[in-house]
Amino acid sequence: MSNRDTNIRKAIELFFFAYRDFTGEADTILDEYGFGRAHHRAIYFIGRSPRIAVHELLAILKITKQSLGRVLGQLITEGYVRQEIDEKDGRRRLLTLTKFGASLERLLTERQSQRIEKAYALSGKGADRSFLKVLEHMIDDLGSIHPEIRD
Amino acid sequence: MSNRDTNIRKAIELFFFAYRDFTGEADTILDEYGFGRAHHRAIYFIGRSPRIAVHELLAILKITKQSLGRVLGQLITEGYVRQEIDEKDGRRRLLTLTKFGASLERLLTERQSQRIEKAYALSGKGADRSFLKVLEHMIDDLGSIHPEIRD
DNA sequence: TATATATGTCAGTTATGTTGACGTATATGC
DNA sequence: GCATATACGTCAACATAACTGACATATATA
Repeated sequence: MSNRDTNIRKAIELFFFAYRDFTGEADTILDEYGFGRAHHRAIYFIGRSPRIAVHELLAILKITKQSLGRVLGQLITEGYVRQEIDEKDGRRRLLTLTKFGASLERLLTERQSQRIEKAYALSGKGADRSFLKVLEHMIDDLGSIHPEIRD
Repeated sequence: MSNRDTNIRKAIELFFFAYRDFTGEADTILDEYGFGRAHHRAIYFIGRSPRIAVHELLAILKITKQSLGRVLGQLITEGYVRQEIDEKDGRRRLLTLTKFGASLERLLTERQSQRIEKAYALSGKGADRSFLKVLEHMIDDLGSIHPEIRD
């Protein structure tokens, strides 16, 4: 196998293992709450953009409303997410984390943040910027992602 | 929100979107074969390590033998993977890709390789090394991963 | 010979996604 | 104001890929 192949294979594999460990830690915590990764995604993006509309969340997650409906229903019923009607557009339901939701979100995000910061610290100067750049260029349509992420 | 938080959140999100797009392209191809991401993982790691034993594959994938059994069964029945008994240890079944399996593996890996190389090319000098370094430091137990990956 | 290891299989469950159909409320364009 | 589009919700059926638990068999090793 060529050197190029070996090197790219290393990237493919590290990407797989890193993503697994990155999500695995959160998965363990979520388990104690009876939630899964789908709940995490919802909590995360609602936390990032309070008063986000359901259709906006669907566009980010790229899943069907039926799939989201199930997890959102649980999160609302169990008091982690609050829903309100948009005053400007009565069709929209705006989603916000409750106190409990925000607390869980912080717990999960804090762990993942620490993992990233640890990796940055061990990877030398400028590695953080390079890491983000490579990830950005691996994404098909960066423009379609919520504004805040586009620098 | 602090600058640190915003920056780390960007990493969390880009990691999520990049991984989704990275796997999504392969998922589409696999669909045409009636396979899923689980089949891809098996094909990939068998392709990387021909004559790998089932228990070694299980250790890499960290799934149960029942889960692997299903996808492996399909791959063998449909002629993508070949199984042989280890001469040195008759309990072991060694797994190798057939001609068809190797062809599918190349198709999938080639797409992912191109995505990574494109991202490298757009990310400036040294970004590739930094990218790998950060990923490595995000992994819990790098040592447990198959030897070849440890440089 | 006893025990550990490697593999396979059967059965039932869970999480997360899908499609398709249908209903309702609200907004918008002509 | 009426037709159409958008936003949301819900019911039902289904698919994939993971899980646990139980049990069986063959082979290796102490």
